[in-house]
Parts: sequence; structure tokens; C-alpha cells
Amino acid sequence: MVARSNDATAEVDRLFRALADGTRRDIVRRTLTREATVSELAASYDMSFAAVQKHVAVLERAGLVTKHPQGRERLVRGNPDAIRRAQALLDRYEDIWRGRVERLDALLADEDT
Amino acid sequence: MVARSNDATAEVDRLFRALADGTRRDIVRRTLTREATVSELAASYDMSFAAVQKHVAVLERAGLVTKHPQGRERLVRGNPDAIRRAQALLDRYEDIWRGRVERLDALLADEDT
DNA sequence: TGAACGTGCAACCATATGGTTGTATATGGG
DNA sequence: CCCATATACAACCATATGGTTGCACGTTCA
Repeated sequence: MVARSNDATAEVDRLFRALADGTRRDIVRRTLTREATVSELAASYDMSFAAVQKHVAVLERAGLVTKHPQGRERLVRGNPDAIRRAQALLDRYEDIWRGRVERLDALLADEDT
Repeated sequence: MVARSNDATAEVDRLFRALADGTRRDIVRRTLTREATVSELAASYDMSFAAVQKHVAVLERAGLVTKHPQGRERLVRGNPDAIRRAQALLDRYEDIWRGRVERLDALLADEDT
């Protein structure tokens, strides 16, 4: 009976969940190179403005993008730190597989680093 | 209007979606070091056998684990290749952010490599 | 052979998700 | 000041998800 579902776990859930949608991944990709307003993003996809706005909100909650008010617009900017956080998590799995995990409790620990 | 939602996209959706659950991540972690039967896994979590069996099925569809029949049991084995596939995808985002993407169309391409 | 075990799967339920439309609020420009 | 624009958010709907219980089926073994 492994101890689970702490705050860190919920955070990781949100991170991977946010990445599990093509439109959202596209938004992240776009805003990593150049920030864009919500309207600009919305124009790119075949769905309502509100739908895109919701996707941005999901990404923001997951930490994958940040929003920066600029007058009446919000500049959406991809957050490379969140990407690296996801990478770090996957790296842990690689480590586990390669038996590179030194402390035994690291095997039991989830993402609460 | 970016072209989206091809087969590769659906596959990536499944991959990240599968990782967006703590119980499933735990199963992956466990089975990366040592294969386990579905029953053994089920004993570890505070939910029904069927629930765990469903989680394993989700992981299997995402390619994160493979199942190997052994008599009446199924040995569940974590698949490091799927982890690496996820890593490769995230690496692409890093590359994009660092402006390391050479071909311009790589910016538009999603995960259909 | 028959009982117990391991697994898969269907049916069901509550809640979450991803979309819609409509409305409210704030900002910018004429 | 008014109007158009940019965003946010609520209400609603269909479908997906994550859990449950119950049953069917193959395998092991006494």
C-alpha cells in the first residue's frame, strides 16, 4: 500500500495531463519561441475563442505557460522550466530502469523532490 | 489553422495521458525494475483488482508496459522505450525554446517523426 | 474432476473534460 | 463619451475517465 496523492503528485498529474492534448502542446510550442496573445492563439485553431482560452488556463495551472497583462491583452509565454521539470521526472524513470538509483527509498518516492 | 490530430498525435496523447495518474506512474516505476503480476500490483493499492487491471490496460495501450502471459498470470513489464519516447518529445520542446531547431518546418511539425 | 485462483470484461455510476453560446468587465481609440 | 476589442467566466451538453460489482473463462492443483 504505497503512500500516494500528495500535493506534488497532483502537480505532476496536472503537468502531464496538460501535455496530453495536441492543441495544448501546440500552444506551448508556439509560445516557447514567441509570446502570443490569447486572440492570436485562438485564430490558429478551429474552435471557439472560449475553448482556446480554457486550454490556456489549463496550461497556466500546470505551469507550462505564464500570462502577462499588457493593456487589454494577455501575452502568453511558454515556460521552459515546466518542460524541464517534466524532463527531470522522466529522467528519474530512466535512472530507475538503469538501476542507477542509489538510495532505496528513491524507488518508493514519487515526485516529491 | 495548424494541421493536427493525426495518428501520431493520438499516440502522444495516450502517452502523456497515461502518465497523468499517480497510480499508473507508480506501476510503471515498479515494473521498470522488476516485472510483477497484475495481482501483485493490485495488492499494492487501495482499490479493487478491476481498477488496477484497468490502469494496467491504459498503460499497455500507451506502450508504457507490456504484458507477458505466464500460465494463468500476466507478467507486467515496464517499457523503457516509451519513457525515452516521451523524453525525446520533451527534448524537442527544449530545442525549440533554445532556438536549436534548424529546419523551419520542424517548428510546425508536431510529433509525427 | 472440481474448486480455487488470475485475469478480462461488461454494466453501471459519479465526476471531469472539452466543447459550445452567452454575458460581464476592462481597455483603447475616435 | 461610445463603441469596438480582448479577455474572463458561467451555464450547458456530450463524452471520457476512474471507480465499483458481477460474471465468464482459462489455468493450476488437490
